[in-house]
Amino acid sequence: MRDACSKCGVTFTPLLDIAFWTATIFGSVTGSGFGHKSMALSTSAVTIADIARAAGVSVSTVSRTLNNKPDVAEATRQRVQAVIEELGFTPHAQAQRLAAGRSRAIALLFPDAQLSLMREEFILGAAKAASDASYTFYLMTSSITRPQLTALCRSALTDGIILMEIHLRDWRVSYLKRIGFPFVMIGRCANNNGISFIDMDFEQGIAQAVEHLANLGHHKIALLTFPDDVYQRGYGPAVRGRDGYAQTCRRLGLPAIIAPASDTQAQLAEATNRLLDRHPDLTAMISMHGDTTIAVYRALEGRSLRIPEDVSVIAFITRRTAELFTPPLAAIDFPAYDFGYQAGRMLIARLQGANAVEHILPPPKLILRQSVAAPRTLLRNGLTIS
Amino acid sequence: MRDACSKCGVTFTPLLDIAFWTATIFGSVTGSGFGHKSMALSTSAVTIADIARAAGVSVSTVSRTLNNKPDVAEATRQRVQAVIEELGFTPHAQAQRLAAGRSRAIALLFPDAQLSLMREEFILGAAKAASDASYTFYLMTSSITRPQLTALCRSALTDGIILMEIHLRDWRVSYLKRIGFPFVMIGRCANNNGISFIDMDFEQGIAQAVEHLANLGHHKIALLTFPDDVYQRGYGPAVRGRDGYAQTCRRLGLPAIIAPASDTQAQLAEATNRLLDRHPDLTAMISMHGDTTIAVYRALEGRSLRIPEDVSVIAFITRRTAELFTPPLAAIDFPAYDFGYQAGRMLIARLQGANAVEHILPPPKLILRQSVAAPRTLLRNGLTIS
DNA sequence: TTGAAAGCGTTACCAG
DNA sequence: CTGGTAACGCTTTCAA
Repeated sequence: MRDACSKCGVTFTPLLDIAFWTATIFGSVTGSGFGHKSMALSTSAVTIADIARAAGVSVSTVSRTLNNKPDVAEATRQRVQAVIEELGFTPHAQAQRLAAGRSRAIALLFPDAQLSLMREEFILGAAKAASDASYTFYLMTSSITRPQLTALCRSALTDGIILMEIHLRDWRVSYLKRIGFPFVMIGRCANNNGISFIDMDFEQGIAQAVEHLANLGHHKIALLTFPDDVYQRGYGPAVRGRDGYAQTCRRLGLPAIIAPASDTQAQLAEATNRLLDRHPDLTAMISMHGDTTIAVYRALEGRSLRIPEDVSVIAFITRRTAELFTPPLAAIDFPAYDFGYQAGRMLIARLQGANAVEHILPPPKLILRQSVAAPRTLLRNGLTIS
Repeated sequence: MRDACSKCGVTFTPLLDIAFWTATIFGSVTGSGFGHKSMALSTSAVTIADIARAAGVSVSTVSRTLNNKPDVAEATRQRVQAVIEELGFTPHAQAQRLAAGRSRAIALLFPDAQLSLMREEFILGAAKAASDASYTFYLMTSSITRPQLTALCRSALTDGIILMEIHLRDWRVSYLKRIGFPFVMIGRCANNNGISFIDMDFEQGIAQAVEHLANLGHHKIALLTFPDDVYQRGYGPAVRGRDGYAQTCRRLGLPAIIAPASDTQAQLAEATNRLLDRHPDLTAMISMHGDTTIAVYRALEGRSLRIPEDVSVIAFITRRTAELFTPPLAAIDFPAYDFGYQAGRMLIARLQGANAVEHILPPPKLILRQSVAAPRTLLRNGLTIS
């Protein structure tokens, strides 16, 4: 056993009362030893040297065959292939990567922070893009520090990086750009020269939502957005969402009512209540939060306000999540899976030599569901509300 | 540019109408060349040889320092450390892994199939376990074939594997066991000798749910479960859920009413309707499905049946999802994140030399929420229902 | 079209 | 405690 094994004394914080659950059965494991080194060796027994020997050719030739190089005689290729099949050879990716200087892997830096919207779907989308291109996919969840990012780039574990939770001025972006390490963003900076990204068009999305509500006759439309410090720090969605909202309100001659709150149910409920205390005549709310928007529903329920009869609600959210709400939540559709997929696709294209910079800013799509209606005052003219 | 780059002609199926979104800006990229090889080289400029030279020691000594080996003089260690800092050295993980014969990485095999419950949270949990132990985390999403699994094991990309969607007899399990490749399961087989797992106790969970409902006075309690072919194929949750249900019903003298349906809203809605056509006197339903259980809500709504007054509903679902339902969905809590975390933790413990086999089967916890009540007939005696 | 040999950047063994 | 050196398994010149 190596020294590193015994010494990296990682301690695991037990979640819940798992200690009680565990029925641990002591005993020996499957036949072959589980020592690290021995494991690695036993697993990857047959190498290209073995193939070469068995096929009566050199390792170079085997390597060429493996990589479909043109300069190998058809007869030779077939013989080598046959031996490969027969011996069940499969390449040692680690060695390939070291020798080739490429990893055929991409990494998604997925921040812990509570900022994000619809986070998980990004992962699956990006992973799918990787697997579609026969790339391996790394997921790194811990929020990354400057030295860690440096280490990641030099580690050669990945050929490129997908960045999320982008700020208008983002140190990660500056750094990667400076050292010339390939990356793409889900989100975008203030200046995106030479960097590919896919981002939600929050300004446009909010504009659509506000306009739609205004057309229905709503006059007091509030925005539930991120806390002030997040805005100050230049978090893209926070800045673009709030600014877009303010601008649209100005354009339409509506009051801008902004309620900052962090992305937890407790905070959102409190913000909602405060909002209604101050603005009892509020008839619509737009939430930049994701599934936590359920807290808005509950807060309204708690005040015996009905959706959409008394208050209309719109959020930025995925279809799958929006449909779990009752009434189903009208939304600026957030196609997180597709965003992840596109980001992965762009990055890999770049790694494969494409030199076009892609800026993808899909036109936001407002999906109307039953959480939106004309305000009550108008309805009263035509309809009877209990 | 390598041949592989130009030849692996991957085609990307465009999602949605992204072609229209794209505002592609052609032009050159950041300063440094984006060619693969040159990239790798420029990124990882300084090696331990450079450190050795600058510090006036051998590479072995640098390596020892790096790995915190005991056999290096304190003075030397400090000098080497200083040089490392100064030159900003960071190890080339690829090379480390090849030389060490270990990857310090784990992989989660995440099936595409639609069988799964609460899938995404598993990923984040497992990824967290990896990052807590300074392991890298691979996510592989494509459903894996036999040769692909072989390739993965031999690739040396990962030291161990987390398997999901386990069947009672699972070829992946047999294979990995046979070749002695380290792995753990989220789920379990019929025979789990020598294999660590964490699994939901579906029998117990269902038993709890049925008993609770029976105690409330429900007599006709249906189970919405997986399709027959999934059951036949021996998918763990399908088999254990259905069998556990049947057994509990027998024990309590209740009729077993089983409605198979695949995990889509359409199928579930149809199954619910069929169920109610045949059993108009049904007063409770237990769903083995996850967020798609919303279709049950909608189907009941469509028949003007109220939850929980007319029909009680219980599902296997995560807290976060259950709370989005209205009324909030009572559930056998599915702590998917914790399951992922525990699986990762167990696997890494094993890789680090622990030789205890862990079988974790947490006692299921029924979390009551407003989707459950006594059946109407009983309520009538005491309460007035509109 | 093929083979020999020099890496790729580390680790780990073996002398000293 | 330290240095030399052989791996690790593969890719990639360079000659033949």
